[in-house]
Amino acid sequence: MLSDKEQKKVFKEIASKEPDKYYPTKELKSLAYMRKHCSCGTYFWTTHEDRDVCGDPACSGGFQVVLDNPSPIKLSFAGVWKKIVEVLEPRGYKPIKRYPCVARWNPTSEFTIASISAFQPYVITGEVEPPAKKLIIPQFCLRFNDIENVGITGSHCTGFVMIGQHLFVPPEEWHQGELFMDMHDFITKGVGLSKEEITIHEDSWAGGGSFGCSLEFFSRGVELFNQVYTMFEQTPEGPRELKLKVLDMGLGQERVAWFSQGTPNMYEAIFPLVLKRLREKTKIELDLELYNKFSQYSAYLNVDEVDDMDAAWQKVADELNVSVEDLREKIMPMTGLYSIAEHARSLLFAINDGKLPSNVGGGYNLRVIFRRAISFIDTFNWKIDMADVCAWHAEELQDIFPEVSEHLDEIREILDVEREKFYATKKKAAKILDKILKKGEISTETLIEIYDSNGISPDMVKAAAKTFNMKIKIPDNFYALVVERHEKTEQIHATGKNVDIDLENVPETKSLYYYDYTDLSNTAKVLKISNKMVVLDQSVAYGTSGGQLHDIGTINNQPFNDVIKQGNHVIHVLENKPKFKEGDSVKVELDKEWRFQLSQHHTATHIVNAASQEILGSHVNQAGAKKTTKNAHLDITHYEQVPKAQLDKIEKRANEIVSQGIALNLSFMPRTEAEKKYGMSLYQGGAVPGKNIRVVEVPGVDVEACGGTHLNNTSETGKIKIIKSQKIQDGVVRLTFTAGNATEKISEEHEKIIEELQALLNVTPDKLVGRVQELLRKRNNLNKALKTGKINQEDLSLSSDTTFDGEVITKISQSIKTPEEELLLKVKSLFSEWTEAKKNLKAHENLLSADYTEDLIEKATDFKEFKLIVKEYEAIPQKDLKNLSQRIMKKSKDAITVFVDKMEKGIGVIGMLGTNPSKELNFNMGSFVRDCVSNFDGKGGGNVEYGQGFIENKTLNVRDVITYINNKLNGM
RNA sequence: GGGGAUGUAGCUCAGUUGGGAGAGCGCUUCCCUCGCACGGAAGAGGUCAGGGGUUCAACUCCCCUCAUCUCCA
Repeated sequence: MLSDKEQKKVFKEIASKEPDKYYPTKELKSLAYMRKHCSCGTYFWTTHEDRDVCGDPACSGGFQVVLDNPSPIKLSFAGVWKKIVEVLEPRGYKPIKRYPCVARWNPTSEFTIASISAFQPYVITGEVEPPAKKLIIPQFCLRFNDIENVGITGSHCTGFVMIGQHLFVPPEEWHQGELFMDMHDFITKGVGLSKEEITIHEDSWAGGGSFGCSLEFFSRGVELFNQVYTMFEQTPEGPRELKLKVLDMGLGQERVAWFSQGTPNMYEAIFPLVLKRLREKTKIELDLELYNKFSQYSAYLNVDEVDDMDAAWQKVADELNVSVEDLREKIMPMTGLYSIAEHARSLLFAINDGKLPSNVGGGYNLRVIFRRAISFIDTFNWKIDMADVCAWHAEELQDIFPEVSEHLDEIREILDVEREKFYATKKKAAKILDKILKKGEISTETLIEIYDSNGISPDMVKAAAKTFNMKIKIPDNFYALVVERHEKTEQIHATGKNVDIDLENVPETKSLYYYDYTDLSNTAKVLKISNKMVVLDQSVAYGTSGGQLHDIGTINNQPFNDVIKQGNHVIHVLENKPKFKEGDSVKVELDKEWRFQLSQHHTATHIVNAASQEILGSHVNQAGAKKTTKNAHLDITHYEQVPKAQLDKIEKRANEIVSQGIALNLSFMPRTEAEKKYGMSLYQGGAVPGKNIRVVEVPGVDVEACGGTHLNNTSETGKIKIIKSQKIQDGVVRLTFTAGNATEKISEEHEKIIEELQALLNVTPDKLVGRVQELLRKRNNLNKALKTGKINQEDLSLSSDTTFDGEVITKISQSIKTPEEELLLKVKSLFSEWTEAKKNLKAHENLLSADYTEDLIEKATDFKEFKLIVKEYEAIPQKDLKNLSQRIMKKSKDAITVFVDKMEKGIGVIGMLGTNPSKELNFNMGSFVRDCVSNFDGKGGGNVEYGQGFIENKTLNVRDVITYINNKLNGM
């Protein structure tokens, strides 16, 4: 089979050979268009006898929209949509509301990138009925591949409205000529463009296995729209006519508005109100004359097509007869304003439709454009608040998109948080730069690393280096090197489990759990057995999917521990090989408790989701979820860690919903109807395939398309408890919670822990928090006392009476920085460390006293001109002897110590030099100790001043070691 | 979805092939001064994010977890 690209090329040739068969040539000719062949290879249609190049900017030398406006009718941005409705609605096109630009229903794409995206993939494949067979839609789309061009070229946007003209019909209802004429009439009669201004290219299109031909409408070097007639699909036997033919016409609302008004650039045409306010705020004089000239050449500054940006600016400056500096100085503020306005609009739609700025995923694009806008604001020192700009857009769009005004307060809050993050990062970056620049040269390696891990771009390094009077070399292929680095580290990961079972020709399993989760058994016919895997004609068992764990149970009393869903087949995995045969009639029975717990967790997930939206705001959407028997977690989109007080509110609200005892509605309905009735927020759990979708409704609370097992009434959920909240990535918070029995189990476990702690620390539960904190403090104090020798008697007993009212376990877990699962072990080990320290302090009381150290120094023997202390100890922790040595060194700079310690497993040797001997003697304590212990097959080492070693030998006599050491010392 | 970096005193951060936990600012006390600022001296303050492993010895090496930042698709 051919790739899409190859298919497109092949088909373009085929279609060009027989234009009458594939293009609406009859209509074109009747309108007096003539077919021509451009030197670039493309066939095109024009009314000009003498025209010999097609309208592509590359062939005709840039675009010239603003020279003399070709259109006699002035259409505002909103006016374009109104006009197309005016022209096409009477011809049977149904205007429909835009879809969100965050494509929750689409498993293949995060954002809506074209009007047709609204209907991908299920309308195109015929699984889903379109809202109308023949429709027009003003679809806001997001594309982030041209960010750097925004504001510069005058025609690039990250967010734009693609007006779609779409048709989804069987071949007999397909009239290509009509479709062409509808758009031709719109552009000539509606927009007022004369035929002489129009050039139409023949082209083709292929994607996702289908393909067709297309006509592109150009005027003055600008592509106005592209009408794609998708009529064929690729098969192994060759092209075949589609059962459902699809018209995909996408028209840039911005472009048409621009073209119609003839403004110097697109931005002036689409949000004049916002630009007016921005100019009032910034007092930027718009040099329209310069921009007029500039914009004609701005296409030369397209970063995608230009290798040497500086040369491109020079070229433009030459054309305008000004210096590059002048040009930049005047143009850059304007491009800044345009970028700010444009990015604010994209942010408004994206956040409104449920995406948050983040460091991963599509949210990263939002972060990038927000930061780009803020950088412009900072560069020019403007007093502009992005949230204000968003609000102005909402006002300007009120007429056609009133919904974007609905959450302005939330958007402001989100942008505030995002701005603070940006400045924090910037501050940090400045500090890091300062540090490494002070060090001197910066290697390419460092350059890449600080970019990759701190977001410090080479440009920032360059700018900062100026203040140090340094020049930084940045390799030309810098970004390629970054990519290379990523390629090196990326690894291939194993895919999900693949079940080895052939299901060809096995009928699908009918699932029986959809209406009542308390149905726990059914009889069925065995369709297929493969090893321990069994497929039945129908089953109540739920296979792992949609984040919910599978059921367990028995078939004919033979237990199964796993259920896998593959397509619409349900595969039961038995513990042992089944004793029944294919074709047998069997009985399925499920584990009741297991099923109930999962259902409780699943319904609880919907409830917590709804409660979170209520408490935190409408920007909250589900970003993922998982339900097991132990607990469930729900990932929600939110811009910061959820504070404890908010968590409490969510929990409280969730339990309110439970206690209200709301009956759930579980039903199947056509996707189209469900979407119409409940909107796109249905797809909280992600895209769902199929013509009919299951809708789980908690009336008045939550509606989701969901295939999981659910309770009949919220009251069956039992108590919901949020046990943990963590930010798993920027913009996504994971709430972990339990419901029903799982909650009970958690409380029981907590109680058990509390009981044990009570016994250990000998206090009532309300004082546990205080006691544990005291324990940690005193354990630390005692460890220190072992070093310094200064003992505070208070640290030898626990006496805290501080009471705490609240979640004891959570609080303790926080205050000793230990996860709840490890809490008991941790407290126990703290306690035993504290007790151990107490014991050591007592046992070595004399060792720790100042008198003792002084005594040792006094009794030291002379070694060269220093004081040598060789001493034997028994069962003293190495650390304590090291501490003792240190205390001696503090007292006497002339001291040299060698301690030999008889321990359970063997003999330890610890030696230390005071400052004087370490300076004046040619003596390395590390090597000395190593030599000593290795003589007895031990191991050790150290540095000049300190040595430590160990001889693992239970029978060795300490005297032997000491004698050896003394001999060695005497020989020096 | 895939990577990278960071986490050490209240704050900002050092910490060399693993071998006595440091600096600056801040804090306390004292000296100087009529008082303040400055200056001088002394001192307090650390579960080296948490857990596990390797080792005679881990802030340092390995693994896991948590938190923060960041790049790419």
